[in-house]
Amino acid sequence: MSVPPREPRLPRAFFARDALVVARALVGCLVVHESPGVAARVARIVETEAYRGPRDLACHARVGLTRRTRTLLGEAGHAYVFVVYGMHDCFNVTCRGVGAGHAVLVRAGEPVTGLGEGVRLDGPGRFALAMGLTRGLDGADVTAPPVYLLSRAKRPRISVTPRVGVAYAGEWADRPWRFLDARSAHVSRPPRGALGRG
DNA sequence: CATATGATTCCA
DNA sequence: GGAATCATATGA
Repeated sequence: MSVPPREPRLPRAFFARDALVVARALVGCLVVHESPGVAARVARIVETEAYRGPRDLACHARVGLTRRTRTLLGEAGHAYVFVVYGMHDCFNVTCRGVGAGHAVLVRAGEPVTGLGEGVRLDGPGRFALAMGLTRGLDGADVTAPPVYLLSRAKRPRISVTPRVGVAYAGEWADRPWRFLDARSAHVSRPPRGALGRG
């Protein structure tokens, strides 16, 4: 059994920065989800992507303020959880500040505690599912329970590639805004034909 | 109200 | 390579 993590909790100021900065800084950090009746689920982030507001045509904020983007356009440090392809939840954390529309998508992690050894967290859908981060948590403050993040103990080796699954966004799809722990075996396997290397 | 599409995953 | 499957955005 693992020892409970003792790293400090990430404060709102951590998230109140450009998503590009936050996305890189989150690789290696821990996500904690405490829910009643089960052990706290803890995962180490090994892959993120930055989404940078209305001008970023791959970012949901491009459509302006709607019910879906209400959280995305709100205060930094909140969970932005949405459903994609009618079946998968994606867990993001809002960044920068009100109206910015910045967020970091957590695309993969590796199990730390409360998840079991064989559990796969590679891919945004699998990460959200295993961690129990469903749409009911959309808008939740991630600086306090039940969902919060912990600082990383050591700075990981980072690889950078373009974002996955955003080919529709034209030249914005080519921006190198995906960050991976270069030494982790738990990063997602990009769709066939996608650009990028580990 | 009707339609198109997607920050994915699984199967053949 | 292609299906599954539906919330969301957009246009009639």
